[in-house]
Amino acid sequence: MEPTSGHLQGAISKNFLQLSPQLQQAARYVLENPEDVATYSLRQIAHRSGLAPPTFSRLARAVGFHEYEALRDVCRTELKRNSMTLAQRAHKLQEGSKLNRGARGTFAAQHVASSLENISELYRKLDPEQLADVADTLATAERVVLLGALSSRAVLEYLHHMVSLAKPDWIFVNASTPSTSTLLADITKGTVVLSVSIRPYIRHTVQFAELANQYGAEVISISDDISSPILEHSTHSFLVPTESPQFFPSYVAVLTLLEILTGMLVRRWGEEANKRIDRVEKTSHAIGDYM
Amino acid sequence: MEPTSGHLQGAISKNFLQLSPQLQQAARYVLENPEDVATYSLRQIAHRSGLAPPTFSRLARAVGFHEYEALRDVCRTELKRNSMTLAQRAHKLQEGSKLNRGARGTFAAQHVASSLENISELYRKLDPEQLADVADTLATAERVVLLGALSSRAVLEYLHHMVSLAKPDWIFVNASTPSTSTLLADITKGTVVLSVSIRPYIRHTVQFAELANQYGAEVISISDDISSPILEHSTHSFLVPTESPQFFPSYVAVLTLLEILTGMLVRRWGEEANKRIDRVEKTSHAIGDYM
DNA sequence: AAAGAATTGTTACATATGTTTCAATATTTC
DNA sequence: GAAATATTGAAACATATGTAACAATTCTTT
Repeated sequence: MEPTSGHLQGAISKNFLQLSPQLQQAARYVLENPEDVATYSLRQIAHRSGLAPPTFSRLARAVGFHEYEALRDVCRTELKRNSMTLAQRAHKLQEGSKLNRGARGTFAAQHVASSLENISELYRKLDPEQLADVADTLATAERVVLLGALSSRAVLEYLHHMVSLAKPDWIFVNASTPSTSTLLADITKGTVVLSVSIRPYIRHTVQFAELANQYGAEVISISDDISSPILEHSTHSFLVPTESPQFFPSYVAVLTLLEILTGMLVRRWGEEANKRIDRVEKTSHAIGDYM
Repeated sequence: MEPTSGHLQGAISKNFLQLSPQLQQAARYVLENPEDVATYSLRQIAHRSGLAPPTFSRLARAVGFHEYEALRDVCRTELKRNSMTLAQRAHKLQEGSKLNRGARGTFAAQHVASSLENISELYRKLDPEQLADVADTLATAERVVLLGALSSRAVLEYLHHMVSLAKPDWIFVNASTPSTSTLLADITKGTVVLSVSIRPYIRHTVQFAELANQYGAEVISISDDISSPILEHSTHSFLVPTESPQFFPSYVAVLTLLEILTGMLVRRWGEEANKRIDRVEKTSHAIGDYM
């Protein structure tokens, strides 16, 4: 017997054997598809399960609920609870830190908590299809331009360094580089712009994205809010949570996403990339850069 | 108008700025409460959000859906996907080794999982006393040198940028800078070296730390293992987990620690730092760098 | 300042929803 | 084997739901 899933499993399995055949079938369906029960109407559930609508009304009563809506509510909360498991850990940590000894350690704990939450939420909202699309696009692009300023520039340099182990010909653009206009001239349909734009939004970054988009380049942007001005010039976009107890936004989730992208790119490039990485590593060792 | 990609944020964020105020509010609510949208009826959503029912009908159309139900369907599938992947994650933790070639999205899930683990472990092993000591040291140092190469250099540049908002006179050292020897000559007892050295360990970084240490500077290092060669030349050190399913170590925990340090420094510098940050922000706004 | 357009809330309405009623069927009991 | 009872699905019902139509309002444009 499974101890989990609180009210649902308990309420139903307790009376299960006393239920009539049809009600048992309905009960099975509810237990096996709580997400559907939570999100679809009774009649649609009836349709999907091949049972008559009143059966579910009767089931709810039979297992002790006042009405079907009450049973549905249990499914709702269960669904929410499950999808919150990761974030919960973060919340617990934050609450725990408040009870801890005074001010010492609280600071770190809060930041750690919000970092965990940011990464969890990044993952929750991440669309695997879109991610795969973007990785494909980047992997096969004939030219990639990295676009970002200030802090964003630093994390893009991080990405650039790692990717350049596998693919040496990526281009990096500092937002305030004087050669920007030169670079823009070369931007065509084969170009892909990967940009990071986190509040405060830098005008130059957005303008570059706008122009690149007009010139037919694909613009993939990583930003922190739906109101970010770069989104309307983007062909793909990721919204990454940057919540932080400090005065500045936290980039940990951004970095996580970039690391994921890097991994996907290397996998897409396959053996050739791996060989190059090996060669770089061995050369560095031979030269004595590494210890 | 583009064909709705099936993804929530993609569909909404692209048109967000074109939406009217009320529709923006509705869009925010949908993005922030997709579980509720999936499980409750339109009218109840309207009630909870304090908006008029037709607003959500209109929102759906405005972002490219044929009807509200289509938008709701996207929320449903997103919700299902989340509870699914969490179950997968749980299974993976149990099975452990047979994770190759899983479903789509597994790649991101693994990296996210290891990132969460890394940050949690960073926090578990973090000694608040030592952290406070280091923050004190850095905050009162008459000169700070940032030391790191390759990827480590990039994350230090990130730190450098943020700290320089508050304190403009921090020095940044690229490990392969030709002026290294000049810099070394200036290193005295008042100097503090903050270094990041993650596998593969760069010889130059370690050598610089060794010399700096001999010259009487404090050396604070962030590294990933007790076998790291930089540790024996360090006065303080943090060991940060960098586990990752990719071919490279993950820097998310390193970044988290640096962000924590930044926050502590700014707090220690107090009002003066805050004022400078304000001034920088306002100037940038006035110049028109920001949007 | 006036006219026009866009936005927003209210009302109205056709449809979908959850439940009750009731007849038909299956099951039990004597 | 028949009467009594329980179970089941179809139809009926009152209510809730999503959206169109309209009116009131705000925002632009001239």
